[in-house]
Amino acid sequence: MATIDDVAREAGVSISTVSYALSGKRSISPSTRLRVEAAATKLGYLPHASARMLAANRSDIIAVTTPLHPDTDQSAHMTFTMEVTKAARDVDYDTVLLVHNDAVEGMKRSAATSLADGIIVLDVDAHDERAVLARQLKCPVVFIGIPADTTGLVCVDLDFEAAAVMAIDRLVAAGRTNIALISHPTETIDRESNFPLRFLHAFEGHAASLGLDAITVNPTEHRAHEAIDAIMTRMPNLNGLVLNTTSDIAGSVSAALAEYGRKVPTDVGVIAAGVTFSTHRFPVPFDTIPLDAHASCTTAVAMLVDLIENHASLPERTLIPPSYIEHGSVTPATVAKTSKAT
Amino acid sequence: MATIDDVAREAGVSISTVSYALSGKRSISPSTRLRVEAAATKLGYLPHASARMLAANRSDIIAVTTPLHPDTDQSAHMTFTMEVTKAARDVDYDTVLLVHNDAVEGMKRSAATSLADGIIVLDVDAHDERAVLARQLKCPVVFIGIPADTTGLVCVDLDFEAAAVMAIDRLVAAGRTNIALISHPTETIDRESNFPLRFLHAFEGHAASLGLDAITVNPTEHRAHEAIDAIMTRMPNLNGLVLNTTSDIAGSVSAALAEYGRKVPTDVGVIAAGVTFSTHRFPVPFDTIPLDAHASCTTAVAMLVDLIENHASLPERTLIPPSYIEHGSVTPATVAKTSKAT
DNA sequence: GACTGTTGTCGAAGCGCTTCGACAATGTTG
DNA sequence: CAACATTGTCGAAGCGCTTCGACAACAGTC
Repeated sequence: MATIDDVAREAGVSISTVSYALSGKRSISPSTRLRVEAAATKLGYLPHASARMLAANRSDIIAVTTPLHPDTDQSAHMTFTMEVTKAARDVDYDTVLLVHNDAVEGMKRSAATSLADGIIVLDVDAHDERAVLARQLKCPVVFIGIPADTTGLVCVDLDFEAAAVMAIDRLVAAGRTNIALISHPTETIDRESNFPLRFLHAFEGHAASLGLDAITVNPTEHRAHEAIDAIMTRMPNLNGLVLNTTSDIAGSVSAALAEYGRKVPTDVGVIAAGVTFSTHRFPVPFDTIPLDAHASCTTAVAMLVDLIENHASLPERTLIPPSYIEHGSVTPATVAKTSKAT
Repeated sequence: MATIDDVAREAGVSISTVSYALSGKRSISPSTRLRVEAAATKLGYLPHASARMLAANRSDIIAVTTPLHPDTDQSAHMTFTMEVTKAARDVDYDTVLLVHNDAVEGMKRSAATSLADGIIVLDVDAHDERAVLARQLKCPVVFIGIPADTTGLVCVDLDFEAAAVMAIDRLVAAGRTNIALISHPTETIDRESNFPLRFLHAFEGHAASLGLDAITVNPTEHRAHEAIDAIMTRMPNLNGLVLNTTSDIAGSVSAALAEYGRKVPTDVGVIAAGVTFSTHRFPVPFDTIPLDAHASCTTAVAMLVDLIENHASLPERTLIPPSYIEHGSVTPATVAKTSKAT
């Protein structure tokens, strides 16, 4: 409730001196700065947000659009939203939330009213309407996720293509060449949420280039059994499995394989790739190539701030290299697994 | 980018007339209002957020503090955060997110800088430090959740006590009197997250008052098997089960019961109570007494706005009556279940 | 010691809006 | 038709801050 005038009076200086002393935007003698700081602390002074925004012509607020599709993975979104918020606070920005039925209108509004200095877009579809809008807004926008057409946009995401390649290469290196991918549920694919498609295409492409016999399934259920049934029918000698799917499905893979008498990792090596959840609570934890929300969000916020403060010109796509976390779910395939070695 | 001056010029009136015409705070002749509205639309005018905030001395922003404990149920929090945001937008407020490591500092800051007009507190512990802070802040605060001491606060939540009573009464009405409760994991209880405690105490109290033999378990795992083991050991004739627990645990209840040859609902009637998740994806969906995020958040936001705009004086506790959703998981107990009736 | 920097401080001009008081221009009342 | 309300509009005063230009005061320079 104390204003800059109170601080100025207390410190015996003018309000502009207070402003400069506190912001450091002009040199102020140490003695004066100390007096001003003491006065500010004593009075519990914090600049009035809207007054600062109006005068400085910046709000220090980032808007976050987080659509909620029916098939949205709530906890993944919470993770991303929170990571954006934390990353923003670390660089002294606050975040406002824009909900979906409101996503386009909200983006327009927060840009037009100067509520936000910039916008972060989450859960990007291949043909996202927010991409069209972003191109016409003068307000900086960063996408976490990659739409089909990135022209004129700034996008950050895990390198799903590299993650798919890494997953296959790991399995192959372990001598596991009968490989299947359980991808995301059909409803997510149908919506053209883009990252499952990117992963899937890279998976198929890399498998083909290695001459592998690899198959892919998109479940319709929220458990793995149906997908495993489909895989075991077509590939009874399965020995490597890649999961780029939901937590519920991944969590029931071990049980579904058990119904065929297959164990992880002895019979089937499993890698969860491009997923936000941790598998440490699963009956058997899986090696994971994580979709690291922290890395994506920190990068995205840093880029957005660069755009806001420096009008930087940034690449359309920034891909975060995948990393591999071992949990022992991929062991070398033994040639005759069922008969014990000497 | 158009300012109120541009609109005033376009409409041939003064800026105060524009302001009144658009806000409706003073009567303006229909012809003038129409002209102003046309001009505003033509120029795409929206008032500059911080200018409006500064002049009107209100930000139309609500802060939401959503702590993230290690055991936090991410998707429940996302649901609440989103519901608050939607409810706020419906009454023309935006929401800023305050993350936890920052919760107290963030509340102070958003109040002191007038960033937010009011604060919503989520995930309330029995002895929440934010309650102490709320009492000394002049900024209106509404809690979604009930701390141990509500003196001087405004709190909204599901009536967990009534929900526990309702769950027991339903089972008893179905002739099921050998009842157990699977509560939340010990780590959540240890943190003194308050609603599991409220449910648990009400459950035990009501069971005792009915003279029922009811038992309670707090799991340590993220699946039901351990809890079911404990229950079946102590109460082999179990025929009613109440779940006030996590989605993972509730989701594995049917499987855990199956290991004892018990089926839902024939052998054991099951009710999920005070939970945010839906059981419709479970192998057997359960009757549910939902913790309705929409209802809680809408009520909380309405009360907060009442506090902000009317300085209303509101009750310390507003309890939302529980509702019961049937999915067929509680059928009348037959006396001799295993032997078929004539 | 007259010249040109620095450095530290101040005053004042806004930022774009809301809102108060004033006041014509009407309408209403006895 | 005077006296009094009511209605519609305007001008101006801020809201609390940032930031620009001005300018003393003091240092270096040749």
